[in-house]
Amino acid sequence: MGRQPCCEKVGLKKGPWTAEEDQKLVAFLLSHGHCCWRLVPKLAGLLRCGKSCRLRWTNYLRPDLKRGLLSDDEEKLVIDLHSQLGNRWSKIAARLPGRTDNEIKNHWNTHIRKKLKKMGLDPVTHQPVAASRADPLQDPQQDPHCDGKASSQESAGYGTGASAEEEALTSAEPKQGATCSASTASAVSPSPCSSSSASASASAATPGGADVDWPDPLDLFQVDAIIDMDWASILSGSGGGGDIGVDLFDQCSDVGFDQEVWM
DNA sequence: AAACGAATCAACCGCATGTCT
DNA sequence: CAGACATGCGGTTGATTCGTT
Repeated sequence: MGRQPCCEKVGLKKGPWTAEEDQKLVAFLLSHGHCCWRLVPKLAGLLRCGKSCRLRWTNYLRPDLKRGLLSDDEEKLVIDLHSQLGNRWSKIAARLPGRTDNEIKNHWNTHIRKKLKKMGLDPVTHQPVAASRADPLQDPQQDPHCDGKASSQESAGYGTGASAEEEALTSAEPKQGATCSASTASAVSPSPCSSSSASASASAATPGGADVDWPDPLDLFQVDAIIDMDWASILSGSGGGGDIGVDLFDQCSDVGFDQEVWM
């Protein structure tokens, strides 16, 4: 038997998120947190798969995200971490508070790689190109379409050597970025520094430029407590979620949802 | 002003990993 | 231990924006 798809793709919306969808997702996650992503779109009233919701939240809507270009310090840190960890973007992102793996990956591919090349360094090995590559014309990274294969092979190479190093790194340094990692508990932990910028950029980047009525930033600080308490009430239908909890618990029973998990 | 190519970045896809039964 | 499932991760794609001619 094959693996089940992450969601039923029939009738699900794809492509760029609208302001309305963003608003629904943010409003839902801020008031309820998330239990399992597969249920989030149903509970939030979105025609998206859970995966898509998670991605949108972690990469774009999370209130603790910084926006804008990486600072010089951040960029240096990324380069340094990349030299140690390879293409483990999530590990790198965990060290940069408010940055996402996707953002760092994009920044690496568009900016840093070029910079390193200009400096005569191989962006993969971080060694001078002459030393690491005999024939620059054969450089597979000149062709973006070959790049993926090259980098995945190379990152596999990193993978063999990086784990011990990575563990040392992880244990040695204070996890400043841990609050921004993708762990369940931290996913909705806001920081005061960036909620407004997240709101601004989210609405700015919304297709059509429509403004969104974002929640008061002060509300963001209540989310952790909400996560602890509100899923039980929403799913039992007795709490702030109102009817939605009852309806959706019924709906979700057919996907193996166990109410007791959230009680 | 229009056309074109390059650059950027949000979003998707498929696989890997972790957890539970 | 094996299978099922949910989530996370990294690579890639494609739409949009920007810069140049």
